[in-house]
Amino acid sequence: MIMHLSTAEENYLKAIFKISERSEKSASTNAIAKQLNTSPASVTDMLKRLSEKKFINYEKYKGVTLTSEGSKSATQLIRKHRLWEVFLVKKLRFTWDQVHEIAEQLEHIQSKELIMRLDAFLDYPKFDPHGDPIPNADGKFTIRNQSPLTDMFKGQTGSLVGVKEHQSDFLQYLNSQNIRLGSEILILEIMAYDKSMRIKLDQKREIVITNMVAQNLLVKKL
Amino acid sequence: MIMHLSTAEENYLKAIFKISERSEKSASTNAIAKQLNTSPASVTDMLKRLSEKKFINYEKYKGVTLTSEGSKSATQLIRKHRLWEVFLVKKLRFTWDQVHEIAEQLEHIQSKELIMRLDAFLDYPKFDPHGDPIPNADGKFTIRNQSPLTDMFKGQTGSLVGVKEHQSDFLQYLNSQNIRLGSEILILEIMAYDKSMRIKLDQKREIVITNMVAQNLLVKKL
DNA sequence: AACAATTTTTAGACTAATCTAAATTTTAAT
DNA sequence: ATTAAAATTTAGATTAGTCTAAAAATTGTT
Ligand SMILES: [Mn+2]
Ligand SMILES: [Mn+2]
Ligand SMILES: [Mn+2]
Ligand SMILES: [Mn+2]
Repeated sequence: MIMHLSTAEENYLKAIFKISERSEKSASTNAIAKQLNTSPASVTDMLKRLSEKKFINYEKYKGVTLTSEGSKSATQLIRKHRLWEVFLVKKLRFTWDQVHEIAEQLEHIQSKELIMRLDAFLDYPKFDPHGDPIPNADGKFTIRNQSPLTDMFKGQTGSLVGVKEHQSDFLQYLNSQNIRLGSEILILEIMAYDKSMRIKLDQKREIVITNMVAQNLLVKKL
Repeated sequence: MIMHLSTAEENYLKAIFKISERSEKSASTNAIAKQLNTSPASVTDMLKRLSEKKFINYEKYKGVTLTSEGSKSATQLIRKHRLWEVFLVKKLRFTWDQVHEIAEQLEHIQSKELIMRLDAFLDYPKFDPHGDPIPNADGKFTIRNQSPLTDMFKGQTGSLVGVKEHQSDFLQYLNSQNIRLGSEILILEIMAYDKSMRIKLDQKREIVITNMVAQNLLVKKL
C-alpha cells in the first residue's frame, strides 16, 4: 500500500498539483516541463512511470490529472514545504525571500513523525510566510476570502494576506517598500493610463505601485 | 573551486572519515563497503570518481585516505548531522534512539546559511545527543578525556559522557535502565568470570550490566 | 618460495532520470 | 477538408549509482 516516491517523482506530483490548482483542467506535458524546467520528453517518460504506479491518470496526448493517491502525496509535500518555511522564518529568522530554495530540499525529508512534531513545535500554523495555506495532517486547506489588489477600487482598504509571485526579487522589492503580510493598503488613486496605483501603506507612507505588482498582491477587503 | 558533491559522494566521504577515525590507517574497500552496506565493486567505482575529483588519495589495491578537501567535506557533513540531532532532541523532543535515521537525511541539505543559523538557534552546542563532539564551523572538534567503562576499576566513579554504539536497540536498552548522558556510575563489583559489572547508578539503583554494554559506555572519571 | 585464501578490481548489466532529434498526433486556420 | 503549426511521444544516447560474477592482485601460511 505504502509506495515509496523518489524526490523527482514527488516534484512531478507537486508540479501537476500546482498546475491543476491554477487552471482547473488537466495538466499538459508542456506545462509540466515548463514548471519543472525540464524537457517535454523527460516529462512523458515520468508520466508513464507515475501512471504505472497509479499516482496519475494518464492517456497519451490527453494530459494528466492526479489520482486521489497522487493528490494526497502532493498535498503532503506542500504541507512539508510550507511548514519548513515557517520554521525557517519564525525560528531561524530568515526573511520570506530566502526560504523557498531551502524548503525545496527540506520538503523531501521522509518522516511522518518529524512533520507531526515540527507542526506542534510551530504551534500548528495555518499559513506560511508568503500567506499560502498549510494543509493540515489530513490534507485539508484553510480557505480564506482574498482577492488580487487589482480587483479593488479607489477608496477601498485591504490587508495583505498573500502574494501570488514568490520570486525573491519580487519579495525583496516588497521588503524595500515595507510591504509585508498584514500591511494595510488604502487605494488613493488608480491611473487610467497604465493602471498603476497610488496607495497609502499602513496609514503612513504614500507610494506608487505598478499594475504588475498589484496583480501579485492578495488582500482581504477591510 | 567549490565542487558539488552528491548525497552518495558525501556518504562515502563520511564513511571513509569514520573508518580512518577508528583505525588510523587507510580505509580498505571492504571496510567502506561494510560501513555503507554496499558491494565492494560499487566502492571501487566510487573511489575512482572521488579520486578524480581530488577528495581522496587512492591507488589501486592500496586503500584510501581523505585529502584535506575530502576531510573538510566529511567534517562539515558530520557537523550538520550532529547539529540536526541536537535540534531533533532539544527542540522537537525526540529521544536519542530516534534521531539518527532522520539526521542521515537532514545532513545532506545544502545551505551554509541554514547551518550557521541552526547552530546559533541551538546555542552553539559542543556535543550531540549521543555525546559525540560537534565540529565548529572551522571543522575543529572539542576534545574531552573519556574512556570506556571497561577501563575503570572497582570502587571508581565515572560520569557518562558518550556511547560508542548508536544502534537504537542499544540506546533503548539504556533508556530502560535509566542510563543517560550525565549519569553517575560507581563500580561496585566486576565479575572475574564474564567481566560483567554490578554498578550503582546515580547514587540510587544497583544494576548489573554485561561487559558488552560496559565497552560501549564512555565515561569521564570523577 | 609456492600456493591457498582473501581482497580488490574489472566486465558487463541494470535502473532512474535526464537530454536532443525525429516521428507522430492533435489543434487551429485557411 | 486540407494543411500548417504546435504539442506530444518515441528513439536513441548519456550519466550516476548500483549489482553479480569473474579475473587479477595481495596477503598469509605452510
Ligand atoms: Mn516556497
Ligand atoms: Mn511559501
Ligand atoms: Mn547519528
Ligand atoms: Mn549522534
